[in-house]
Amino acid sequence: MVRPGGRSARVQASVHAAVRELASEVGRDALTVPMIAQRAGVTPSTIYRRWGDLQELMSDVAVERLRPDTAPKDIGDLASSLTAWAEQFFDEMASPAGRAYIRDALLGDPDGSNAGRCSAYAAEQIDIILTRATERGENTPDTETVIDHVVAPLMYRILFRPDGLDASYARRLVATAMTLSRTSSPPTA
Amino acid sequence: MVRPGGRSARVQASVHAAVRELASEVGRDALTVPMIAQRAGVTPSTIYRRWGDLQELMSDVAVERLRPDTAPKDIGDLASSLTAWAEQFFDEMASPAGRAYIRDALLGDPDGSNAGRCSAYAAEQIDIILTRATERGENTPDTETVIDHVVAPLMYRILFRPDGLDASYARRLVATAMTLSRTSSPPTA
DNA sequence: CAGCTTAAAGCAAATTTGTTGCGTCTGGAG
DNA sequence: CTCCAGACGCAACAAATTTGCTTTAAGCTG
Repeated sequence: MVRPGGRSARVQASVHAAVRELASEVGRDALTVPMIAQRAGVTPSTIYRRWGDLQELMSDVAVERLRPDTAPKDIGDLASSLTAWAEQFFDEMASPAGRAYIRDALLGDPDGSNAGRCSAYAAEQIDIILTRATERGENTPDTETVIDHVVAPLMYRILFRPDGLDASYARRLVATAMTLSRTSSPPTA
Repeated sequence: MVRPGGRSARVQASVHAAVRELASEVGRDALTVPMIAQRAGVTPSTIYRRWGDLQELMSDVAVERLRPDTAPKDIGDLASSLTAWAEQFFDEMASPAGRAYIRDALLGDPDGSNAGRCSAYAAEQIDIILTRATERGENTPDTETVIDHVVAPLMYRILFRPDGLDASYARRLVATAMTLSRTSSPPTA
């Protein structure tokens, strides 16, 4: 268990900061554990003991940066709100930086908990949008349906086929998902 | 450029074989470059120079193992064929071994070409199934539609939310995708 | 088919990274 | 206030990675 306060927390913050600084200075691929340790004012063995290796540390940092900082904007209707959110999600995730974070988050993640957290972030944002629409009396698809038919295709193509993507693709996915509002049978989870 | 035959080819084959053998003997996570080099009868520097690092080598091997070895079975109609294929795809990919291969394929892949190859394998299989159905006069969805609404959700959940998945989820995705046969607007690619 | 060219492999030294045992420090509980 | 446990620092050690140079052999070319 990581202690919540005091020195442990300071070390954690300073290591994370060192990663962010160095990543922007020398590039993500040039990072090494000893380099990060020195910048953070910490010995390498501290990092190895606490995070295991560079990948797990990067995964930890990546999840932090993928956390949404604000609730999605409330535009009028569901179709507009979801489209706007999907476009923004696409822009963030499909950028070189976003792709690197996604890869890092998936990479150093032995038990899948970091990846699960990323997915939960998206689910929360979608939930907010759908709840607002439901309160307005709109007919809405299930959160899981939006994940399956909007988020998943975006992530799949970002990860497996990064070429020829643009925001119009995100819009099309939302339009298709909207047609599934009534007929869909949501998955198990 | 990698020379197509002779010694280069022998080294490549022997290194790949060494990876497969050792992975089943000591476990994937215990592999190291020097260990693989010794088993393959090669010096470590050969592997470093040719593949860069362990991740890229593992990615290379993983793509080999993710390549389908046979054309999908031809059952009667489109719905059955696609469902059968999706179930098999799900079983292979969601297994611990399959998940490990997917991760490896994505991880050591600086330019995304290995991931693209994996995606192309699935697209080929789907194409075969859809072409057969079209020749039978059936109304079929687009290949890209099947990728977006069947393959992508499966991969997304395997990567980001591995819990609570089963084959019935794959069946449900196929059923939903079939309803998109006429109305879908396929994505750019 | 003999000679030439050059990519790729071998070898070994040097460097860098990762591991581990042990003593010290510091939150936080009692 | 005192004690305990977990986390950190330090340093020696072990392992992996990089690199300059040499050697081998694939595939042309004449």
